Amino acid sequence: MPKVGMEPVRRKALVDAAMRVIGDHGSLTVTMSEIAKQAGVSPALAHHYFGSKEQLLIETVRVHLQRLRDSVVTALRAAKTPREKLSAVIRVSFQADQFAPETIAAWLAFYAEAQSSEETRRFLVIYARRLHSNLVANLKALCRAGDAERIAEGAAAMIDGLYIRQSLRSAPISTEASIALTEDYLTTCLNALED
Amino acid sequence: MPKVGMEPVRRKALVDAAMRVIGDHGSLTVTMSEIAKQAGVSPALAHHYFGSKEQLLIETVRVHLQRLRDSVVTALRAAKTPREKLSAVIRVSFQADQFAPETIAAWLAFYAEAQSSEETRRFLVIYARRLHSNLVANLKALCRAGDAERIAEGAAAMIDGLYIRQSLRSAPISTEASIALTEDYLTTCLNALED
DNA sequence: TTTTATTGATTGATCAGTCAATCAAAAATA
DNA sequence: TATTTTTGATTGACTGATCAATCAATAAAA
Repeated sequence: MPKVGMEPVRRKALVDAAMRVIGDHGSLTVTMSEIAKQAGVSPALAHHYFGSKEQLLIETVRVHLQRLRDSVVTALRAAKTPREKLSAVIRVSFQADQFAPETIAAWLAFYAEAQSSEETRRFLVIYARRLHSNLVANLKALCRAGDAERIAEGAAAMIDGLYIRQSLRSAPISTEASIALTEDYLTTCLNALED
Repeated sequence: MPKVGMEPVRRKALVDAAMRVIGDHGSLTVTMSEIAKQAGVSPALAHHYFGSKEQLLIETVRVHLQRLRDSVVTALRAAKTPREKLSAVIRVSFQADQFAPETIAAWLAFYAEAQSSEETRRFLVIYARRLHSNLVANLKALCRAGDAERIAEGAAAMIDGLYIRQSLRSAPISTEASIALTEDYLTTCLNALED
């Protein structure tokens, strides 16, 4: 079996497996055995490639955020006007794979982990800043800087809040309803400023 | 040392200790030893009174939510008009002890735990429902039922979102700013309906 | 004496991490 | 081409640490 060049394949498989296990489990207290089993390799191999469980989990967060970032970049490129770009950011935040229960569970676990892992915290701060600055940049084309900051804070909080409420799976809100609610917030705020 | 009637004293001490340890630690992966030590008793005693770690943690969530509930009830009683009651609900959500970093860390840990503990999930669902219905009930006095539902969803999401963003401790938002942002959301939404 | 409070010592399970050994492809050499 | 050597991939078995949970023993009140 042993072919050369397995490293990237295994690393990806293990990171994907970690995401799945974390999502199912709904927590970062997962074992290397579970992850390795899910990836179809031995626990020892996971250690061989990642050195430690912590490193594997950190890499998992990193990859996850990278993918989200890519989606955002793509969506922003497709949108023309500032208003369209705002909608694009919102839409990506709630797109199917992001809003799936397992993904939400994983996000929540990452946020909790950030309390004790400085590196995880750093990644999430970067995500939060990026979301914020994407919103502010486009809002500034539509209103004054001060208002843009305030509205962006509100919109970002609403997006994150819709996530966390979704995680409880009580009275789940549909993707469309979540998008509508956030869009509505933006529209209402912007309209209010024009009067 | 052994006096009679220590049970309620110890239970309270252990639950308080659990809150503190969870808050410091920023996660529910705390040991019975840590909690017991913080409460100044032996780990064995914690087991004696709670039977298991899980039960102690569940009781901790319960007590925590109970306290929040009490604050809300008190604040609601003091407020007269529906609009004042809405402000009261918002104010309590962000009041000093609720918005302290350790408290937020604990909340986050509870949300994460809810993914795997049915009982924890149930408690948090009750909290979410209560927040929602408090908002809806008072909004209905100010606008139509459909709008009340929608605005309540948005406000609740914004409150939770401000919490989770606070947990990252990057660009922390002050209590006053958080209250202002949520108040502003309500006011803007209600004004928009009147036009 | 009986009951309640309390603990130290212990057990059993779980896991992260290590290590020596194996296997097969690739590279070097004859 | 055939043979040997090297190297990457992989694992089973093991270790050490941690921790929840148990229990028998002790001490003080009732």
